[in-house]
Amino acid sequence: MYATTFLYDGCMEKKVCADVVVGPDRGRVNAWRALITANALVIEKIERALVEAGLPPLGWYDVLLEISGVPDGRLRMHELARAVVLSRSGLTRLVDRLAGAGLLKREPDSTDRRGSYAAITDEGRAVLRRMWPVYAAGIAEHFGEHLTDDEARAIVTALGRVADAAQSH
Amino acid sequence: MYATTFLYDGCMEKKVCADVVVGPDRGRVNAWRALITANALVIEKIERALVEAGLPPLGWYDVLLEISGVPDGRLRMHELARAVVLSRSGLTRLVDRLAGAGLLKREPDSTDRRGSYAAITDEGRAVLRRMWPVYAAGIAEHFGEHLTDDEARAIVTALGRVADAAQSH
DNA sequence: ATGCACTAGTTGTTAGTGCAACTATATGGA
DNA sequence: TCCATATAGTTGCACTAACAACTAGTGCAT
Repeated sequence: MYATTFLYDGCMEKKVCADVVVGPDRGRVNAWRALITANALVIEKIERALVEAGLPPLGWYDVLLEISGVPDGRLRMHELARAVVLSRSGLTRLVDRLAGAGLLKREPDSTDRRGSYAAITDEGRAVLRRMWPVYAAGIAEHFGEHLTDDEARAIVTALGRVADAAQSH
Repeated sequence: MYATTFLYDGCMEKKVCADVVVGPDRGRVNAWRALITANALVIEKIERALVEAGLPPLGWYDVLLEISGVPDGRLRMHELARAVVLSRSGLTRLVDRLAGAGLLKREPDSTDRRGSYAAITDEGRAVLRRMWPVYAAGIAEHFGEHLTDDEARAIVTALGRVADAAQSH
C-alpha cells in the first residue's frame, strides 16, 4: 500500500540536485505530503474499526455502494470497473469473493453473452447499512473533527479539480 | 488497494437509515471523498510514470528518502518502521528487496545484538536522485498545477492537523 | 455469409502484505 | 545472579493485487 511517501525535500533544500530545474514549489509539495500522510493514517484507522466491528474492508464497501446506487441494483463488470479503482482481474476476483459471501449474485446478460452482471442481494444491502455507521464515525473522529468549515470547502473544490483532471486525460 | 471508496451518501439523503444519529456532516464527507479519490488517482499516475522511467515504486522511495535524511545514512529497523507506514514484517522484506537490489546494506548493531541497521549505499542515493525528478514532475502535473496558493496552504494546515491527531493517539 | 478487429471477462503466475508465531537478546527486580 | 517480561526482528502462512495470456462473443466491412 502506498503509505506516506515523504518527498525528497532535501533535494531542493540542500541543493544536492541543482539540476532539477522544474518542480512543484515548496507549498505544493507540502500539500501533497500532507495529503498522502493523512490519507494513509485515516484509512488505517477506519479499516481497523471495521475489523473490530466484524465487518468487511473498505474495498467491499466500494463495490456494494456503487451497485446499490443504480436503480435495478446491478451493474456490468466493466461499469463497476470504471467506478472502482482496481484492475479488471482484481475486480473479477473481488466480485467472486462478495458473491461467495452472499452479498452479490452474478447474473448473465441476456443481450450480450460475453458479459455478466453483479447484482446486490438483500444481505449485501444489509451489510452496506451496517458498514456506514462505522465508516461515518471513523471519518468524523479521525478526519472531519479536525477541519474547519472553510477548510472542508477548500478541500472539496481543490481536490475535485485534481480528480477531474486525472480522470479526463 | 484502497481505491476510491465513495461514501454511502444515499444513507442520509434517502433516509434509508434514519437510525444514524451521529455522523460527519455533508461537507466533511465530501472532503473525505475528494481526498481519497484524488490520492488514488494521482498516485496511480505517478507509479505509472516511475515504471515507464524504469524506476522503482514509491515504497522504495519512502525508505531510501528516510534513510538518506539521517546524518550517518543508516537507521534501525524500528526507527524506519515508524516513518514508513508498513507492518514490521512488511518492512523486513521491503528492506530485503532494497538490499537485494544493492540500494541498501544491512549492518549489525554492535551495541544491541538483536537489532540491525539498514544503511543506504551510494547506488541507493543515486536511485533516489533519479527518482525525485519523476516524482516531482508527477506531483506538479497531476496535483500542484490544479491548486491555488491559498488552497495549498489550507491543505497543509488542515491535513497536518488530521495527521497529528491520528499519530498521537 | 465470412473474416477480422474489438470488447468482455477469466485464469495463470508472480509479487507484495499483514497477522501470528517464533528466535534471540536485553533489562529490571527479587 | 537469575528469572520474568519486554523488545527487535524474521519467518510461515493465507490472502490480495497486478500483468499478461487466454477464451468467448460481438459487429462491421466486404
